Amino acid sequence: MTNDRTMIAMSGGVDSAVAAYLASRGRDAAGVTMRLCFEEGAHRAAAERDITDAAKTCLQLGIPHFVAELSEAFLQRVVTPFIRAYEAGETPNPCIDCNKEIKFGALARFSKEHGYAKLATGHYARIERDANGRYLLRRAKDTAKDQTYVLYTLSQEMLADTEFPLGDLTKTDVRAIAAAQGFVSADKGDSQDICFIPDGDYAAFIAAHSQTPITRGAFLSLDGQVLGEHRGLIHYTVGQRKGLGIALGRPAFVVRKSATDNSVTLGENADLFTRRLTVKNINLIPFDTLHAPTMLLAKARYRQDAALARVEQTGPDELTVEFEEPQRAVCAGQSLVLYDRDCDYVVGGGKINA
RNA sequence: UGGGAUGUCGCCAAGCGGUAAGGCACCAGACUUUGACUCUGGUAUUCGUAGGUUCGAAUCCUGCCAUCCCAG
Repeated sequence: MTNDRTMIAMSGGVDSAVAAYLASRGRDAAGVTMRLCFEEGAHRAAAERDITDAAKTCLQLGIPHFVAELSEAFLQRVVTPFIRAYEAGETPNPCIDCNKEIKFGALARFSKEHGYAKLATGHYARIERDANGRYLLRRAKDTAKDQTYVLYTLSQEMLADTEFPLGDLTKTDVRAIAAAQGFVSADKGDSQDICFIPDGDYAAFIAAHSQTPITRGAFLSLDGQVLGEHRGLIHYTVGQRKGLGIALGRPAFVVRKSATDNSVTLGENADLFTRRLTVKNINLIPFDTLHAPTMLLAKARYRQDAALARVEQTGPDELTVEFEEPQRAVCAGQSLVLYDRDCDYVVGGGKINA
């Protein structure tokens, strides 16, 4: 049943257009764009425009274009958990869930159902196989654009049927190809912010979709003094400084959030450092189990240099990580991603526990 | 009502006769397929108020207003 037919996930942006161009050359390929509109509004118009852009590019490439209606799945597997996590006082990363559940889950299944065994995307990352046939996830050649952090959840089965045509290209290369091919998306800016919250106001989005009302609460000092009133837990994340609206004479940072008493504890930058943490929902890539404590490089957030840490598997679905140097503002809900000592291959990762 | 103290940007706060520091907050950019952090830039023609002295005052003098504290 293995075949070489490939479906390319196209967002309507420049990266996936180039990925489609590269992956479709000399092969039986098709483009596919997900429709993730779970509600009406300005969002829908922009989404339809992106679908149209992707369709135009496919027309230009001479390949069919599909639209995968995944709105319901997206709402259930990504958006709702995102809201729930915030309500629980965590800081989720919806892109991680989306990749696992939607792009490499529901969309990959859509692709197979239509007879395309493989799914290609415009991610900056590389897939390789080791001597045992195990699939490995390797950082992109363009390390500045590397996206392996948001791909650590991919299973062996997912990696086996995935291609990343941009893995060996730089963003500059990609833009040059797009311009040379005259893709409609050639001069589109890089995507940013949460895709389902176009205006970037995630707090307003949560407030509008939450089952429970967003209530004001107390800003506390580390020793329990009430410093002021906060606008609701969802507006803050650990490490945050801006938008607190409170003047203490020196920079104040969110040190802790508690859904239990709806409080936000403030402190100084120095109060934000953590050395040890545990993660759940783990996925390991070069092997199924980490048999012995190992020194690896770890990132507790997307935009952060990987830091040396001792990693030990302390349960079927738990890793305990102890950094050599304490890390700033580690927050529950974000993902910890592990890399080998050369920071070249992804070893795995998991979600940070509270 | 006596006595004392203080009134400078949203908050804190320099200044003490020579033409408004700084910090926090806030705003705008940069960075960024999460939330943050970070970086860069911006923000008081005006110093409670009304007069006076002076070439010149937020800085000196006077009245008034406001707030706080101690008495009652």
